[in-house]
Amino acid sequence: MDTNGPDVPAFDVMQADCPSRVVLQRIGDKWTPLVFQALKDGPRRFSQVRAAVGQVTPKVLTQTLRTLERDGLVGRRVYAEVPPRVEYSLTGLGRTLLGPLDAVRAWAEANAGGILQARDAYDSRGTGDLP
Amino acid sequence: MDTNGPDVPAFDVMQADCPSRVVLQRIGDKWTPLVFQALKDGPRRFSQVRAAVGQVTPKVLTQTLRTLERDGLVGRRVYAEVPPRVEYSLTGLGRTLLGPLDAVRAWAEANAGGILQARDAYDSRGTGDLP
DNA sequence: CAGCATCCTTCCCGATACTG
DNA sequence: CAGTATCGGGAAGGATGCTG
Repeated sequence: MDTNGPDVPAFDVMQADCPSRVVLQRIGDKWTPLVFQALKDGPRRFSQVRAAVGQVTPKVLTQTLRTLERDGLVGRRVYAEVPPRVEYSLTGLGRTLLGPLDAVRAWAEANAGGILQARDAYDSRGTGDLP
Repeated sequence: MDTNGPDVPAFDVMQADCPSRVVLQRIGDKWTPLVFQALKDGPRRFSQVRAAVGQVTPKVLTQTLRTLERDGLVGRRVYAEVPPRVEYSLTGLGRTLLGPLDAVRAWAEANAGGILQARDAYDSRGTGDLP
C-alpha cells in the first residue's frame, strides 16, 4: 500500500520553485544563523539577542525575527509588564535545525583559514610576475 | 608543547568580521548549493552544470563558479580542444563541505512542508476573523 | 524596552547581445 | 562551447528619528 500519499510532495532543492529553497535563503540571511546561536541555550530577550549577534539595527533584527516566527522556527512571547519584555525562543521545529546549522558553522570555523589561503593563492596568480 | 600556534586564529562566527561568515554567504548564494549538487558525483562541463541547476544565465553561473574557484572549493580544468571544453570539479576542500551541505539540504527537503504550514497559520492569524 | 516609519545605498541577479 | 560586456530592476540591509 502507499504509505506516503499524494500530499507528501517529496521536495527537491534542484527544482527551481521548490519551497525547500527558502531554507537555504534563511541560512544565507546575514543574521539568521547568529540568531539561532543566540537562542540555542534558551529564551532570550530582544536586547539580549541584539547584544549577542553584534551591531544589527533594531529594524533588521525585528525583520529577521518576524520572518523566523512566520516560518515556525522561532517563538515570540510578550509579557505584559512595564517596561515591556519580549522573549524569543526556538520552537521544536527550530531546534531540529540546530544540528545542520552547527555542522555548517563548525565547518566554516574550521576551514575559513583554508579559504583565505586559497584566495591569496588565486589573487596572486597573474599579478606582478609578468613584464 | 603547543601544537596549535598563535597563527590558528580560532574563528568564531559570532564575531562580526570573522572570515567564517563567508561560508554562510556562499551557502546563501542562490546557485552555490545547486552547483555543489551538480558536481558531487565528479567533474562536469560548463553546460552540464548549467543544465543541472536550471535556468541560470551564463554570466551568473560563471560568477558563481569563479567565486568558488577563488575560495578553493571548485577546480577548473581547460582542455585545449576545439570546440573548447572546460570541466569543473570539487576540490578536496570542496568535498569536505558536501557533508554539512547535505545535512542542510536533507533538513530543508524534510521540513519545507512544516514551514509552509507554519506560514499559513501565521498569515491566517489576524485575517478575516475581525469585523 | 521593544519596536515602527522613512529614506537611502548597495549588491545580487537577470535579460540581452556579442566573441575567441 | 564557454564564456564576456552592458544595462537595469528589485530586494536586502543600514541610518536616523519617533512611539506605546
